[in-house]
Amino acid sequence: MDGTDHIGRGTLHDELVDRLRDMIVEGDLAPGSKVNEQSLCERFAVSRTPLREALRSLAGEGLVVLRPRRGAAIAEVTRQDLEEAFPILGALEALAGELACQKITDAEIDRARALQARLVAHHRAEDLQGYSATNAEIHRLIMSVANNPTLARMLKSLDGRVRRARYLVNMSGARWAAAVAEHEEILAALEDRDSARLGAVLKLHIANKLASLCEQLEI
Amino acid sequence: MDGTDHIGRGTLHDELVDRLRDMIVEGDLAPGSKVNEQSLCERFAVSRTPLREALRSLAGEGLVVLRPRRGAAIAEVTRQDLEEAFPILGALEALAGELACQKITDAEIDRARALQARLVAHHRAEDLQGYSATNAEIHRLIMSVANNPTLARMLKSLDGRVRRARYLVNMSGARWAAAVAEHEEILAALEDRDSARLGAVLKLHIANKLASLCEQLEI
DNA sequence: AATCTAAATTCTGTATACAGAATACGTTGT
DNA sequence: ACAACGTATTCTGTATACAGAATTTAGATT
Repeated sequence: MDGTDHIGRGTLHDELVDRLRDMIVEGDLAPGSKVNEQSLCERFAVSRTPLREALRSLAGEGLVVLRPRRGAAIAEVTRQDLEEAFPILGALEALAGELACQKITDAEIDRARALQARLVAHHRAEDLQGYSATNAEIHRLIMSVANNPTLARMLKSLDGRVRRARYLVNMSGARWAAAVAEHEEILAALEDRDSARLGAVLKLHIANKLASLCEQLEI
Repeated sequence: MDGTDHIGRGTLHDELVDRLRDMIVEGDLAPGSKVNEQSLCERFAVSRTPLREALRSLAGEGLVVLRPRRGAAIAEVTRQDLEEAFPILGALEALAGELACQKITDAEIDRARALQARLVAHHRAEDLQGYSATNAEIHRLIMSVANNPTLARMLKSLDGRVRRARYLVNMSGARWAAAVAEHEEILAALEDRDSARLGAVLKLHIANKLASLCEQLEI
């Protein structure tokens, strides 16, 4: 141990991108704060070259803002950003759902049912942690059935920006119950392989999330 | 003049991204070909640092593939890529259309009408160049009315990847006529501020583009 | 005290240097 | 002739060096 957060596997660039993204999403690097290249270099025991490349990558994901000749800053989470991102998230999730409907197998529907059961159980037990994990797994299942890596990549990038906001607030009880109900509908649409309905439900699901989030953030 | 393609304005990185993107989209850098950092550095009279940062940015846009320890290559234009990208493009353009419907002013509808008239005129005159320019302007108008910069950025990045394919083939006469007809419908939906219809038409418009493209590319 | 200006410091953008991995090449043995 | 191996070369990833822009600090002026 030498006090620094030394980095090992793969290329420094890739490792840095992952680490920094986590730090940003989890609020470790505060929105709006200026990035001091040198102190981050010391923190990770790394030179400026890979760090700067990592900042560029994160700028591509919208987590970092780069102003020429005046350095990098952590992107703010503004209401405007969220209002821009959520409809896109809705449209893309809806697309994923529609694609998934066309391709889903009976076995995968069974798996979706099992996940939904777990989701309900977590809600009953008021286990938010478990709920979130299962929720993420359901969305991952849909993405993997949709089988569109490009779509998956874009969703992941958008999701990073939004997760940051979700990290700040917990769901209200009412919102949680509603979310579970929406997930029942999502499952039903999947079982019927009803693209249009699934798309609509997912869009609504996301829109509701935004509303609840903005309310809680008071922005 | 010193034989090199020397670079001036702004930061080298930004300039390089723009130049390289154009070169890739226009086929100047062949899909699948390995990128030789050194020769590109000489070409632009630039050191490796900004060039490598530019390659990273383009990798984020999906135009370049970066394999650790074995360098960069220009991304291929595969049928699979196109089939992944087009539904996303469709969903996003549809979203842009729906947003635009909710916000468009009478003056902007007039402008759309004028552009549509020019589109038809270009088609009559068989002026593909002019047609393409006007076509792009219509899509830009919709994007600007939709007023969602995040969406605009994502569409631009996706569009770069697709434009490359379009660059390779010209529209067939039949497809061209159909495209003009679809644009009539787009205008009509805009005039009625009918979100659902505009979304549907745009989705179809994009889907047809893909079909025609794949057919012509024989992939 | 407040404002303006100028020197000093910090920070960014770019170039260059260097070590180790990947690749190309030639040699040897069969 | 061909395969396997070892060497030489090229190329990538990272560190460091340096010039000029931006920012801060200190001092001068009103």
